[in-house]
Amino acid sequence: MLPATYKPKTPKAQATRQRQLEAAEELFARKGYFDTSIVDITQAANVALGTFYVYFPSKLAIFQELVRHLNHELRKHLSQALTGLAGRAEIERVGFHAFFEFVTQHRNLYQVVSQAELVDPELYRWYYHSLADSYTQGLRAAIAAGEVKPLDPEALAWCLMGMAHFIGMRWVLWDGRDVPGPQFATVLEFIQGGIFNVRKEKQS
Amino acid sequence: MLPATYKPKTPKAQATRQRQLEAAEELFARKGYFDTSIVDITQAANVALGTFYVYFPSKLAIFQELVRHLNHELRKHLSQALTGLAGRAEIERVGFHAFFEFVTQHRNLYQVVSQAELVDPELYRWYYHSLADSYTQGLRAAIAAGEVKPLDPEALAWCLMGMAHFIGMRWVLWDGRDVPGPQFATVLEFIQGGIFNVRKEKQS
DNA sequence: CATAAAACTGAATAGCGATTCAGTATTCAT
DNA sequence: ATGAATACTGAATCGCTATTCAGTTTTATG
Repeated sequence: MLPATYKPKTPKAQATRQRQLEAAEELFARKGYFDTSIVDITQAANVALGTFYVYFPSKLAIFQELVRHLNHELRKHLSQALTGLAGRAEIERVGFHAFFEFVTQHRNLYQVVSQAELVDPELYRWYYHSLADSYTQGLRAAIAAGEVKPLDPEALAWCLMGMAHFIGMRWVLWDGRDVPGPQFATVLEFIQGGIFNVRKEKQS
Repeated sequence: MLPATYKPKTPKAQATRQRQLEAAEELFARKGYFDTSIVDITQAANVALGTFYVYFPSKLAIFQELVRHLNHELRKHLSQALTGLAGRAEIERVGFHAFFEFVTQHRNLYQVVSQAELVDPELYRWYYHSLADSYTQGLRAAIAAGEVKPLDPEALAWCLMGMAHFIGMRWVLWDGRDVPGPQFATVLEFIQGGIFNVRKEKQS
């Protein structure tokens, strides 16, 4: 196994570990991975330098844990938002909304993930491939059901992830607000016309 | 003005400067900005350490020059590919093709740009905003002409850039090949249905 | 050639920062 | 209490690297 990050055996230790994760998340987001030192992290977490290595084998390890954690949280958030939904159109609409909501609520973590492209490229690829795989499966089923046009589901998944990422980056991360109504509506219209088969009219 | 990068006064000096730019491009792409030292760059360019500072005021400066250069080259490549084209649909089709072609031919440079997100966030934003502005203008005109649905042109521009980036990343950068035919066709179909107004049938 | 401008050199500076480790403090079970 | 387990400490190590600078070499010109 990897020199796995250690498992605290006490609530107190658990809290100490958690404080360092939170400090790292905030610092990595604000100053970037390479401009954040272990000392920065331990000071922000109110522990001594050496304590860091009680819980994490390396600077890279705490970074990786944050990325894996975000991946897990995002999947959870999305699957919770989507349970019980029927049509693929509804899934896309609610899914995009849930995604932007998630980015808004986890701005810091989301900024940490983007840094993986440079900090740990393999982890970055894993992050997106893992999301793309789920997405592709859902789309493939929707194509089989005749809801979605018979296009390549994997390419569609990456298109949709790219849209979501860029829109979230532009408005949520950079402008620091929710995706404004007109822009969000535009995204949905784009998707609606772009991937779905034409069905019974419902125009107003 | 910025401590602008110096202007060589001799063909020989020009070549020395160029060699360092090329070495930096290759090293940044392969090992990343932070794992590449000035010594690495000068050795790869066959010059002494001190020579670096004859031409560039800092490590960040050579990085920024590469990013600005790529931005310029990409715009040139696209505008050349698009001159003379009439319909917006054709522009998108040819534009996406030209973009993927460009990424294929400038893999290294393109990977350098992504690193700007962490190395120089402001430059990263400038890079995409500058592209988005042009894109938005073109779409706005196409909307005014009734070619494109009356959606928010800026949101459309960022959606399209996101798609292009993610498809290029997934197939060209990561798989190291051209975007395969079916995936490329899927992207075009997505765009076709998603942003264009319906016109005369032409189904096979 | 002579000599000044332009290129180039690489040792020295200066400082940072990830990781280690030998030890101290705290907690808990008995 | 007390000894063992757990948690915590921070000075010291070790290596690395951006940048400077006092000079040497090359080139261009007349």
